[in-house]
Amino acid sequence: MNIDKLNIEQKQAVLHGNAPLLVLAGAGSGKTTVITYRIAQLIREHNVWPNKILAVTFTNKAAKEMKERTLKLCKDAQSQPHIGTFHSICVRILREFAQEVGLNKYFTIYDDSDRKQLIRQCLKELNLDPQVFTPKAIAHKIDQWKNAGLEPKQVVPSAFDMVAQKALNIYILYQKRCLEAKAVDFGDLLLMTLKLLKQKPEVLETLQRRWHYFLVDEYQDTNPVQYQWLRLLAGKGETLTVVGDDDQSIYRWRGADIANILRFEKDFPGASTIRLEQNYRSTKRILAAANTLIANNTSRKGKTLFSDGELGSKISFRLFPSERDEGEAIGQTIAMNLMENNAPQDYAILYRTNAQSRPIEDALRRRNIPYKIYGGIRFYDRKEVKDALAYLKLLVNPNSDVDFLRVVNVPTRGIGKTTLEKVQLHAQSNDLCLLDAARELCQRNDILASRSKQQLLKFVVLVDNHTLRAQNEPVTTILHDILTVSGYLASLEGQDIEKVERLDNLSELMAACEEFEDLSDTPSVSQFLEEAALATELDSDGEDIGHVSLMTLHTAKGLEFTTVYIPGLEESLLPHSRSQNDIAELEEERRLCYVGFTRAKNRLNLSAARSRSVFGETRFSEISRFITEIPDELLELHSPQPPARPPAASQKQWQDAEFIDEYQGSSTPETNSLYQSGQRISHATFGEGTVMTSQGKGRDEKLTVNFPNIGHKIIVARFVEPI
DNA sequence: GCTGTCCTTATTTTT
DNA sequence: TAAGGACAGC
Repeated sequence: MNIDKLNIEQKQAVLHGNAPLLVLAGAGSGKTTVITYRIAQLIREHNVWPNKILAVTFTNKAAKEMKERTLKLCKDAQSQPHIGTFHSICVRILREFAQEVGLNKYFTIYDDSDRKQLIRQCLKELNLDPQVFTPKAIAHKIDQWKNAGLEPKQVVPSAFDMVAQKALNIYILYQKRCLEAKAVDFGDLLLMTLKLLKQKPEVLETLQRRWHYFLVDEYQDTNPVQYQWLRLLAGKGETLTVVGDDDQSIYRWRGADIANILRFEKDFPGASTIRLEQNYRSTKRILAAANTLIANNTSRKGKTLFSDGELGSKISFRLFPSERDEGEAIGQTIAMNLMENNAPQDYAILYRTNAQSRPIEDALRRRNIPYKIYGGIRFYDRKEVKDALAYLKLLVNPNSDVDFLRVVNVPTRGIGKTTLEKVQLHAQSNDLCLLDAARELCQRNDILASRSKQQLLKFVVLVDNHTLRAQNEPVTTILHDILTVSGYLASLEGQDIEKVERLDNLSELMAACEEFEDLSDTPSVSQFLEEAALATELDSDGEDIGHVSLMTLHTAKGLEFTTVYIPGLEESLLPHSRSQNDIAELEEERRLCYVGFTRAKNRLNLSAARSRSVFGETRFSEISRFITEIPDELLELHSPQPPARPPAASQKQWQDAEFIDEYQGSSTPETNSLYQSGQRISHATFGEGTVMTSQGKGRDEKLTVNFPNIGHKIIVARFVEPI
């Protein structure tokens, strides 16, 4: 560990003594280095027992990286620090103290689709119309409450808000059903742990004795529950270090509260703040653009990134007639670059919404450019994988009704609606889980038809047999056997692509299972399920080679690429139309854009499309205000001559006829206009500026001009002078 | 129990 | 537009 390699601020952060510390770590400023060095410093220089240190991250990937890098620095230590995500640490705490909160240590973790299923059942039970109270909206509402730290009994809905009152009723029932099923959702993992710490002083004490030093990564993304959790554990924060970047807070909509980082010094008196502003990733021009962009936000601590590196090339901005042209152009330039022996993995295309990937994908595929889309359906969300896991979950936790319902008739074994209704009724009136209710009914002759009974019994026996074995035998064996004995694998035999694909995915699952067994010290079924429940796509690394990456701006946080494309810089997309009426949300969009800019090492290519089909209809948008916020001299505007803009009334018609004819397949500029984008002009009132677009011809020609410090103006061409 | 059809939904999704 | 899920009818 050579601390001399660090810059002054990094060193300060590493060496900081026992007082609350906020490290404002700009993008690419070596934040993980600081955290890991600080951990190593505590261990090696201050003789802190490694296992007295708790480091918390948001993603498995970050946790993994931190573990690896810490291990490298402290190979000889007798123990290792506790490093994990908020959720995984909470799972561990909850398993340890499960009975204190009405669970047992084998509780199940429900994912989003499990939750929706359960909500659907609750709606049925409460006789509520799922069209009025959509499971999605209810799930979101419940999430919001949980993120805010509110249990059902703490929610006080406004007397006038009928929807919230109904939602609360659902929340109450939902929570009851979760507890009966010995299941928790992601929100519960945090909230129940908090409740545990609040209500059981002896537990809090145990944990406070366990950990003395606390380090938190991505602090700007903490929600109120995580904040309270930290406060309880870390007390006055003498040994608390949080690292984060308020400018990269982009998860407000998931309950993250940027205020946590903004008021850190107030929350923890005596706190120091260290800014890491030296960037080791991007060129000076990219940083300058990012800096000026983010300076437009008001809710921030203030930070300006700088670099010792190259000036770099200008940031390119191109405007295209349609998203198809935009995609083609991106494909074209990447193809050209690849021909010059550049590597595909150096390129990333980052967009605001997943829907934008389509035309880009088409363009890449047409040119045989290898690409990978991140953030599609998670592997563990695939139907067949979820089915397989549901079997396992049922073996570990027979109370999990959602899992029972998921697989009781998969593959079909003749257990129909009527049978299930009887089982559910029996379960409800006798306060049993579905599996137990089914078992009971199978021992009686009065309720079930004999044929159904036979089938149901088969299922119960299948589960029971494997439940016993699951306690002693390897996960892989259990998984393989239950999929075989249940007939699941057999049901996927055949030629059609879908079946083959599903079978492939199950093979992959079994491979993942084996790998888990090889790596884990405690390879139990429940451990495997826990990893599966908390896993995300980005966690699996090693395959990030040989392809262009496509992902949303959100997904890109924390990554870096030599060349970055950000398409769709339009008002309505970035900033998104749903964020335009709220300053806080608009600022979050700007941060999102900032995150995108700062992913780029050498080249940043921005673009926009005049027209885009949204839900099947063509829509037109203006160029994003974020483009106007970038200083002119940093931008290189080389767009094909943009099309003349039609009178609003006939927009649709024009799009269909003239526009298509004139521009399809051709990027040759239309020459009747006097001005082209990129041209410098001067105006009597606004001074000098750069033409962004030109619309109309002759006396009617109108220009969109970007004036430094003034912004975007539409001006009749007759009133400007070229310079 | 399966199939076809209708209907819904479309911002972002660290766990 | 287009894809996926729910549900009705065979």
